[in-house]
Amino acid sequence: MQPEVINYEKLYLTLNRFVVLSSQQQANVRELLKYQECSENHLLLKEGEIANSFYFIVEGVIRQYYNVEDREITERFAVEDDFVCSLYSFLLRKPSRENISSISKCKFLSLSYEGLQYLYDSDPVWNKVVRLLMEKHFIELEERSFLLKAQTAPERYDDLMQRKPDLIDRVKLGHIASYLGITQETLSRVRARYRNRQRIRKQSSEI
Amino acid sequence: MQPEVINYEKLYLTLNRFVVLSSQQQANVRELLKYQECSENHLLLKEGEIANSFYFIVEGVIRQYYNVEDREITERFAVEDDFVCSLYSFLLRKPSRENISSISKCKFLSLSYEGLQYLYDSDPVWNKVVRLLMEKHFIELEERSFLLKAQTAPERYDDLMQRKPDLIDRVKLGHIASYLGITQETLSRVRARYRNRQRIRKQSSEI
DNA sequence: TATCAAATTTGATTTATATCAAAAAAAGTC
DNA sequence: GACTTTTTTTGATATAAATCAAATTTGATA
Repeated sequence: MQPEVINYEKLYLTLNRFVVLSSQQQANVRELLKYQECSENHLLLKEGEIANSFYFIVEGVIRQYYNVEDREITERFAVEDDFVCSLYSFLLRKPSRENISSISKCKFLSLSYEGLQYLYDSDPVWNKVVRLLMEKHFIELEERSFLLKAQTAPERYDDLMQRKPDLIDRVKLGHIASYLGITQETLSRVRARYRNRQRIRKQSSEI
Repeated sequence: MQPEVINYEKLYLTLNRFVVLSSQQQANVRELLKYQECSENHLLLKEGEIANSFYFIVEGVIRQYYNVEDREITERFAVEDDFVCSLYSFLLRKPSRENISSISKCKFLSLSYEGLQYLYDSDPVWNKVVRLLMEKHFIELEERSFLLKAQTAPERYDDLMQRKPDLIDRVKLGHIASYLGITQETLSRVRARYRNRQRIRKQSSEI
């Protein structure tokens, strides 16, 4: 089987939304990137390990989660065009407390810690790129942790359905429940009520 | 009354923990900083406004909070040497959904949005400084939102007591409760149990 | 398509926390 | 130091969600 031609365009398009990169700068990252694939349920990072890769997802769904006592807490889902990394571990060079795992077959590009440091040293533009990336990341996290405090379980489910309706089909229920901060059983009940509301709404609009 | 001599040293010390700045670079920020004071219960930013200042706290305690329905959700407390900003509003140039208010008499230095853009344009070091600042900020937020999901109310209180024991004396109970994601009544009860445990521990160690 | 395993839903019960209301304590103020 | 206001605590009850357990449904595989 021929090795697939690696498609860097998705990454460049994503990075260009932050900073317009010259072709030389694009070539500089490309040198440092490693293309990887994995199947479903592959652990990219296990708690206790020090994260050494910053990933860009070309294809697939990834989950970041913590093990707490006997349950899992899903911190984030990431899909195509998202960046994934255990930042705590990667930045502080300490053992990770979270796991990163593939939910589907995945293709991604990875940049090592050393690779990133090399970029920082070689061209100040990378500080800007990562600054902007971090800012976006921060705002997303803030948004999420706000919703978790401000909303009830059904509201959080509604909100997720509005914003990422496709996630429900790509991720199993237990993971979504732990992402929303509730148990699977509760989410299942919330969903049942949600479906009823949808049905009633549909019926009354058909009269 | 003579204007107080403005003490920039606290800021420089804090920034130097990220990047060592030349005296020229230090002078460059100083030019752009505005020294401000305010009394207790002063609103530095009101929801609906666009945040135009990035603050460094020289003295005092600041609270960032959301109004949700009829209650308040405290997002963060900031004290001396911390930076404060409604990043969502400041970065996206959109109306803020959070409020920033002083809990005590405060002294701070503020940098305007335009001032920061000027710094970015004048010297790439500022991209690095803010990148590192954002990274630290992100990790703190992640930590906090993890604890909120992983722990029960008493555990969260214990944890806060461990990490910021002085906060309890500087901030009123209702604010801490909303920071921990519980009601004031629940926190009061949690505290009562906590005090009992401490007392019992003390007694048995005295035998 | 029959069989098995995994995922989801439903049911009964328990538990932690919210809510509402009032009392007690602490902090200002005249 | 008495009086008022604010903050915290305590009590009784209600409620949302967790837990434990079982029943369905869905999906994969032979």
